[in-house]
Order: sequence, then C-alpha cells, then structure tokens
Amino acid sequence: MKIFDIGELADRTGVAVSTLRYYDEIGLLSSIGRRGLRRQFGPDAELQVALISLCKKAGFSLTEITAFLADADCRDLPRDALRERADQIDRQIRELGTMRDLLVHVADCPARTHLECPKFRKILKVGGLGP
Amino acid sequence: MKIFDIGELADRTGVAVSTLRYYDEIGLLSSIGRRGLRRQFGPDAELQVALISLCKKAGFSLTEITAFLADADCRDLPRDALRERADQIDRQIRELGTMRDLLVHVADCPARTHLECPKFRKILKVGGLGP
DNA sequence: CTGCGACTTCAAGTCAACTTGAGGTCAAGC
DNA sequence: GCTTGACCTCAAGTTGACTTGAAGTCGCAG
Repeated sequence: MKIFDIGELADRTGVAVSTLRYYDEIGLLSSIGRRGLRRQFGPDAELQVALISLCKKAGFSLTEITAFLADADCRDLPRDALRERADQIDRQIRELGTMRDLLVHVADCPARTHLECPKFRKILKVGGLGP
Repeated sequence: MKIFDIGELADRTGVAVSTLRYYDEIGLLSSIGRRGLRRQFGPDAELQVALISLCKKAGFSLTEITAFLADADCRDLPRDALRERADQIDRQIRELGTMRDLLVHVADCPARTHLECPKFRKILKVGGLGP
C-alpha cells in the first residue's frame, strides 16, 4: 500500500502544499494518519484531490464539495438536488458554448466594437439571455 | 432612445444596484452621462451587462472582462490569446461534461462511497485527469 | 552530534468581488 | 414647503480560498 507525505501528494496533483493543508484543516481531505507530525496520505488521496479540483472547476464551493464527499453513505444523498445540479451544469455548458462562439467570432470580426457587430449581438442574444 | 437609471437596469438584468455601481467604478460599465447625480444608461447597457455576466460565468475575472470590453478598436485584440482562451473553454466544457456524468451517476449508484465504485472511478479517470 | 530539509502549527495577510452603512442630494407629489 | 423614495459618495466590512511568515519538530546523512 502506497503512502505519500504531503509534498509528494502536492507534486502528483499539482496542488500547493499549503492548499492541501488547508483542505485538511476544513475537513475536505483526510489523511490516513500521522507519522510523527507528518500527515500520511493513502493511495486514494490523489484521486480524491483530482475530484476536488474537478468539482471546483465545475463551480462548486469548497463547502459544497465537503458535503458531497463527506456523505459516507450514499443512500443519504439528496438525489434530486444532484439531478438539479446536473441540469444546472448542462446550462453552464451551453453558456460556455456561447462564450466560445463569441471568442472565436471576435477573433475574426472586423467590426469596430463588439456591440456594433450584428453577428456578435445575435450570438449573445441567442445564447446568453434566454432562460 | 431609451434611457434607464440604475434601479431599472438592475431590475432588467437581475444584477444588484450596488454591483452595477461597482462595475461603473472600476470602469467596466459606462453610463452615457448623469442627470443631476444620477447615472443614466443607454439602451445597450442591458446587453452589456448580459455580456459581463456571461463572461463571468465563463470564468473571466472582472479585470479580464474590462480589458476585453475596453478595447475600443478590435484591430488591437490579441487574437491568439482569444483563440487560446476559446480552446481553454472547450476543455472546460469537457470537464463539465465529466462532472455532469459523475453527478448523474452518483444520483443512481448504490455503492457505499463514491470512491469505492469502479464506475465512478472510471468516469473520473477518463474525464478528470487527462491533460 | 550537528546540520539540513521537509515537515509542523498558528496567526495574520491578501485578493477579488462585492455589500453595508452613514450621511447627503434631488425631483415629484401631496 | 415638506416629505418620500430613489439615487449619490466614500469608507469600511465581508466572504471564500488561499498564502505567507515566524517559530518549532523530526529523522537521516555526514
């Protein structure tokens, strides 16, 4: 069974040592124990950190992620909330699509200012304002 | 030509008055003038705020958005940076897709804890860790 | 046994993006 | 002419997510 200390976990995940310590402090990341003072992390820690990073990128707050991960027994999960959250992410995906279209468009568009370009306004209106 | 004051703009965009004032303060949102003390906003303001909100959702900082919008002449835009940013958003979209799959999966999965479920680990590994 | 490097704690600092509060201005309606 | 409500400014406070710094603890190499 592979065991890391915090520096190695930091190297493997690309997350700063201070951040990992902070995650530990707020109960988001749990070490499997200590050797002397040093936190020891088990083989799952790497995946767990990856999961945290992913959730962060998806816009979850650390508090939400904590709740999400701390639920030891999945039977207690608020499934409806999760599904709603999934829908929310779908909307976010669509918005990001719009944003990418906008960026690609402005990279090519010769109009003087963005808001003057009808194509720009159209992308924005279609993708950015609907419910 | 339609003109709003700040309260109406707030109502129409769903953005708080204090936030709009803050945006004005940092030069992100420009009023077309004042009537007495009151800021007056032109008809484009609504779209402009929508654009700001969209950029925010896409993860741009207010500083970046300011730069993006303040570039009066589009010829000066850093097109390569924009295209790179578009790629970055594409990656983000893929990550969000993974996140949605994870959420949908955990909403159904009977495993005791997420990290124990092989399917969960697989989704995470395929979608969440690659370069 | 001495020093080095990687760890530790704890308090305080930082940054972005706002929000809140106190005290003031102004136009419209009664 | 006075009140009301929506606006104003400016300073200070808040929140989330860290980072930094000072001072201390290990264990291993020379």
